Amino acid sequence: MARWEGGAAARLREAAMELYAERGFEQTTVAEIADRTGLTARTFFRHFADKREVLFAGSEALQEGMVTALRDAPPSATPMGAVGAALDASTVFLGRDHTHSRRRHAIISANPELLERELIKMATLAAALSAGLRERGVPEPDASLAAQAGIVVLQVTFERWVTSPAATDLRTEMSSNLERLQTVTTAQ
Amino acid sequence: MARWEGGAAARLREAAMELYAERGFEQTTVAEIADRTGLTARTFFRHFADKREVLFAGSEALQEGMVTALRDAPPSATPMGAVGAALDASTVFLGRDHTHSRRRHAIISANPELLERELIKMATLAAALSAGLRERGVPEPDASLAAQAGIVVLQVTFERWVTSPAATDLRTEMSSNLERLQTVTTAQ
DNA sequence: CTAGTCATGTCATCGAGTGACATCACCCAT
DNA sequence: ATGGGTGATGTCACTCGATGACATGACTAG
Repeated sequence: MARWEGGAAARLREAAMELYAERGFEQTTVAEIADRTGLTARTFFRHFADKREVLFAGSEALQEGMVTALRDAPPSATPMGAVGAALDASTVFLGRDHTHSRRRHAIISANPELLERELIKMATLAAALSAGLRERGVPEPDASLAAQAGIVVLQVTFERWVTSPAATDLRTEMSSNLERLQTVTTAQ
Repeated sequence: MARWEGGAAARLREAAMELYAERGFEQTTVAEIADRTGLTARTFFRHFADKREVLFAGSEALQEGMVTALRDAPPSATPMGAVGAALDASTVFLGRDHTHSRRRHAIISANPELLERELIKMATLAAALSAGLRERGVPEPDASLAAQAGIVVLQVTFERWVTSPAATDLRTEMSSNLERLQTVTTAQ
């Protein structure tokens, strides 16, 4: 089965990343991706819902990690405190491989379709955090506002981290921007 | 030319809204939309970039209105103050027709593809506001944070307004939620 | 050894989206 | 009025993403 170690999904993912980077997302057909792995286009769609999804592998793990951190935050923590814990947890998933993140970001930001997919992943994440906050007793609209504010910090921080040539410490950037959001929104 | 008053784009838009509402977005083909207006599928794509875009007509006007309001805010205004002005301006565009907004929201929220498109419209809007803030001399990452925080308020407020059966006053809800974001983020 | 299961291949098909070219109405300058 | 743009639409052909139905071949459990 594991004739070429790694599994069909992993091989397809790598082939797709290469081709998307080489000639762009739109200019790459699913058949080409499949060919490069010796598989069929039909098989590609058995492993990935669509051509875009191949770039969004770790998103479930990220979400689970963040929701767990949010849930495990001390009951005394404020809504934003709990969200801060989730953001801190996110850095473990996002901050691993700076160069890989840069490659991936280059591909995604070059294509509106992929940006759309990225945004809906973030929206799903925000919804999960919001649900987690409501479980902690936070009422609406506060839960949604806090959760989405957290995602904003995540996005802005990650964007800046990934576009900076050197790999700074994502974790400190994250908490720094969380504080920054507070001062920005407070200054009326 | 205006044989059936309204213009081809408007007629196509109406037909699409009807069909999307009747049988759902995915279950509607572009050919069906075109048939209902007596036009061709090819013509549909001459008026709309794709099947989704037909639901996002006023987005340029909304963006322009908000950016103008942001730009016209007094120079003494804080970043969030200017964003608040933009949010206030947005209610004029968004708060017009509650029942139409409800119909549109029902269609969009029932389909992930349409949600993706909605999200990228919001992201574009956030980018425009951020650019407007930078023109006002606001540095990064504050500009992005303030702009995106404003979009969060817009989304949460509009979502709640459009899912509430009665048409409350969007403008007061908007400013109320803007204050609420401040208290939520401040409480550490 | 056999039955069942899982991954993949093969085939057929639909629908979105696009390029190329034809047509028709309308408007304007001569 | 007439002939030549110009713009909107139709027609045709095609690519590609995505999915359903069915076949096959390998590997596993009994």
